[in-house]
Amino acid sequence: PGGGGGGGCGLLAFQDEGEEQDDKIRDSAAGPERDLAELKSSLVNESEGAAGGAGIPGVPGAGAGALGEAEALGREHAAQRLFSDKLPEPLEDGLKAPECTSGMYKETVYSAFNLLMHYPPPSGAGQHPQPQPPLHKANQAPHGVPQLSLYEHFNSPHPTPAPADISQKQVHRPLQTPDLSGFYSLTSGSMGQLPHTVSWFTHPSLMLGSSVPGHPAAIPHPAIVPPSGKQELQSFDRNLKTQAESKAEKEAKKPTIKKPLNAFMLYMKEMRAKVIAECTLKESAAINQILGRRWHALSREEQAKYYELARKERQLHMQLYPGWSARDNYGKKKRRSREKHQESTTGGKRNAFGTYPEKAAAPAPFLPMTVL
DNA sequence: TATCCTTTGAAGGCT
DNA sequence: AGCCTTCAAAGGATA
Repeated sequence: PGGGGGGGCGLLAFQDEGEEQDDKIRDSAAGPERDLAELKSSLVNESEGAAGGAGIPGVPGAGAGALGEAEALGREHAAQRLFSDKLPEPLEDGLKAPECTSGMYKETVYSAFNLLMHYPPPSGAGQHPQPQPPLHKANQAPHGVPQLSLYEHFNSPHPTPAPADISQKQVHRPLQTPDLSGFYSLTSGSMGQLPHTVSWFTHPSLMLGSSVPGHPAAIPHPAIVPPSGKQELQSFDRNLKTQAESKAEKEAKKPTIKKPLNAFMLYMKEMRAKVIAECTLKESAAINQILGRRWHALSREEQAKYYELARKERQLHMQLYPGWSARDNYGKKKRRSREKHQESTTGGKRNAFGTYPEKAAAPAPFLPMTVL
């Protein structure tokens, strides 16, 4: 109900997107660069067409007037309703908010740059001026240690202090490091949870401050966190100082090695602040819905960068924790009501078809397949 | 205070 | 092989 013609367009767009994802896989097997521009342009046109936008050709999201944007939002919104009977109020507000529409299709411009920020080129090219999204409070560690991603670090007017000579260098990540574990030995005075991205490993400032010879950076890997939650994070320092713990207690409080972030998680982490700034939203669930739709609007090239980043993330994670399995963290998040949770996840709440639309539309990790 | 919500992707287990 | 479940992040909302 309420889908209407616009909803049909939206549906077609999503279906096409899914087929296109299949095309991505096939293309990646046949030839990764083939028809890339054509695919990209078709995707962009598709998005604009589905959204009813009349933007400047070649400039996604540009030139759409207020009416066009409203219309685009209306249709897009209608399409969204196909997958969700009722959007959360904050999301609806956010989508209606004009400041939320302004950058709806602009993130593609930023993402490539942000990837460069994650992998700064050798010649100190990380000094590009870039509109700095307001630092989210979550980027601040509970005890005041700024948690800057590499993107944020290189764009911050006051980046993490680092000697100029080092900050200008590229620190090569040793992909085949025999003793990586020594880099991330847990020490007292935990730094908190640093942003979990592969880039942290190359971050110059992270190579500093070690007082231990042979251990350039005695900073725990961001994937290593106290057992769970923020409370444990705060108590983690105390736990480290407490020597009179039983062996069982120590085992129980053993830091959890978190899963490596997938492509979408990396994208979310990078774009969250921007969406918050644009949409004046704070609720993560609503923000994530927007980010999910923006993710689908990304071109395959832009998504490929995140897939590649995620692949490297997994590679590094495997090197750091060879025996680790995702199974290790199963059951560590306690569910309030398992039945209720299952109902929410499998009971057709993800879309109107009782399936997992994202699964169907999500591209296979085409780059990893070609690389590996 | 702990968990839910919401997204996509990866991984493990089960059939 | 295909399906299902869980967990990664995030922070306001809720039990």
